[in-house]
Amino acid sequence: MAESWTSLLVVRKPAHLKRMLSGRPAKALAVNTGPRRQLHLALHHDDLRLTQQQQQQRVLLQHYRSLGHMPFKRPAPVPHQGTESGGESESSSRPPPAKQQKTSMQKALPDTTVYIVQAKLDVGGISELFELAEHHTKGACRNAMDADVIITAIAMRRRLERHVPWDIAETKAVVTPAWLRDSVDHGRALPCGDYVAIQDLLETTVEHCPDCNCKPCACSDGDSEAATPRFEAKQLPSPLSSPSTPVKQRAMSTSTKKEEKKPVVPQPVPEHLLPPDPPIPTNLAKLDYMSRYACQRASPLVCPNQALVRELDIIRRSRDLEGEARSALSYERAVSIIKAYPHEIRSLKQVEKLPFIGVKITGLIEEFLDTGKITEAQTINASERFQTLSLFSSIYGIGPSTAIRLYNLGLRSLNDLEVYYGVEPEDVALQSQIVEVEEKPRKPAWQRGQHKGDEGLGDSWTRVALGLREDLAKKIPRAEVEEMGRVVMRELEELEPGCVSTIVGGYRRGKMESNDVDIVFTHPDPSKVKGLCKRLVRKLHERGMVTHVMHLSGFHAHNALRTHHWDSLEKALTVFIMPPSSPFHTGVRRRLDLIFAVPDVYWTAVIGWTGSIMFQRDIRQWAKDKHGMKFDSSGITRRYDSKEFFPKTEKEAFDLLGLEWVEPKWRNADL
DNA sequence: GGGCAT
DNA sequence: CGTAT
DNA sequence: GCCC
Repeated sequence: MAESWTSLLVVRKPAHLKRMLSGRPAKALAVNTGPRRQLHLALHHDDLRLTQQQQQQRVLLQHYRSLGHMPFKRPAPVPHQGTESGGESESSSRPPPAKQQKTSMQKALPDTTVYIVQAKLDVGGISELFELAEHHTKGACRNAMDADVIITAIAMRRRLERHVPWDIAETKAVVTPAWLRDSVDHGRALPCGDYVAIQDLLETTVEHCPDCNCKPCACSDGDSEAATPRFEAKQLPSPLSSPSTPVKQRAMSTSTKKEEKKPVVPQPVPEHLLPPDPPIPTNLAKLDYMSRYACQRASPLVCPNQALVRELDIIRRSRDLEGEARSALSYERAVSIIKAYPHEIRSLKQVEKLPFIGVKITGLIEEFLDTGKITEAQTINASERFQTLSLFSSIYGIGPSTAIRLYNLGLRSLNDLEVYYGVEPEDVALQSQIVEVEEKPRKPAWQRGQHKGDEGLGDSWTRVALGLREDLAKKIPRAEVEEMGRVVMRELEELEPGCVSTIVGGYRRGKMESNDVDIVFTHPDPSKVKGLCKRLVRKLHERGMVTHVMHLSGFHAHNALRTHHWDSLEKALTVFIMPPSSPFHTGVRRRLDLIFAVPDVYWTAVIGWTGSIMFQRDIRQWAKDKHGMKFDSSGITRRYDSKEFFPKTEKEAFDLLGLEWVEPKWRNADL
């Protein structure tokens, strides 16, 4: 069963697609990299993040001003204050707050049984509540029906109904966690009306409250804390966990829910798997915008020469689509070095000394300085060929090579593609529901690809991708990215409590909108990781949240030559849809990438998946050039003796490579 | 003319 | 070749 | 396309 599930769900990319058209792989379509797939009309929403970005730029600019550009002038250390703009991106689950039991002689609620809805609570909150329940009530029960009081952080009816049937909820007092805390503090049950979790349940909550039966409303008992959940207030440094992690920013708290075993006392997550508590600031004075390595430069999300880099990026994309990967790389490097240049470029002299700006690109910049545009870029951008190739390769699974072949066949529009790939009108109508992507019955390998006749038409992979294109082209707001993280984390917590995660990708670098969501997971216990990716994907699929699995990897497909930690990464590339119970439900499907790493390689995975692409390339280049190391998201290896390194934190990985620490928000080395 | 991340 | 950063 |  489980296995057939996989083959049912996973859309395999048919190898025969590539032979579909003119079988010959034109010249050197060298190794192409990253997803150059951008819709030609993709909007840039940079304006939306101007304030944030401008702020970053100002800091950078100030810094470089203070350097005075004079090689000998030592900079006055820039008061690098937190350029933190609001939403920090770390999303690890926080450790459970150090628990402590109130030394109470007597239970505050000796006759009350509570049911704790774990959803929307983080592990810390959950363990705290279970502690309180254990020590101050009759106990926590595993079934809402058996409880007198239901405790939940959920505020919405629809959401609660996912965990407690409404008709049961109506026979209980349904209150916020603060009720339990405050009741414990006061040594008795407080009026539930003041703590009702869901407004619709106010009456029944009051009615079933185990308080002293004094009518609720007016008697506020003069406790002002009611509304404010105060986790820290109840914590003392735990003897167990290291110097108390003050749970001040419990970032993206991972709501949890699990089979309610009674003493839910999750193991504290080791400190080093969590983001550093005060975050480590970037020492901009040690970075150098002239460096040949993007990992030594500070690259903001939006730079002072954004208009110029956008022009250059058009040419870059064109080179990529045309199969000129090396040329494209040069433009990418040019864009990258300009991204880190902290001034508005007003004269050619400023760029002449920058690396990666050679004869050709200098000429283009000159034109841009003179006229405010680059004719070649404009011409490319206006050309039907470029627009069509861009459109085609915006479809998942269609890269430059396929796009060109389709173009050469005379196809020009999405409709052409749909006709070509045999998308039926009714398929399009099906889009909003969960589409089981059944793999087209495949002939055995020896029968496949013998003749070209059976390919092309009706390729299931591309058909599906075509159907998804519209949704996947939409950007994802930060808030929704975070919600996706919470939702996924909640499911994972049920599956395997105690996991840690970081939302990586552009989100972590501070982008206001993302094209997809990438999450890296680990578990303090390495033995818990194996197979987790598949299990989570299966669960999300059963719950209707994952509608497609584009790729699912276990791991052993590595080099036969000695290996160690190579089965240390599991990865799923999926399509996700927000469950209807979420306030963020829009019905728009999103690309979601899940990466599971054993703890040893968690931080290298986080670094790798945080990007940006150019930043990663240059870290790898740097590791090779300067240290003879191979760096990738599943580990760091010394080349001459294959010794492996397992940095315990993200910063340690930088240290290991002799690199200055660069915060994610300064890693935007790509456009 | 080789190298360009893995 | 296409995907991920 | 740029660097060594």
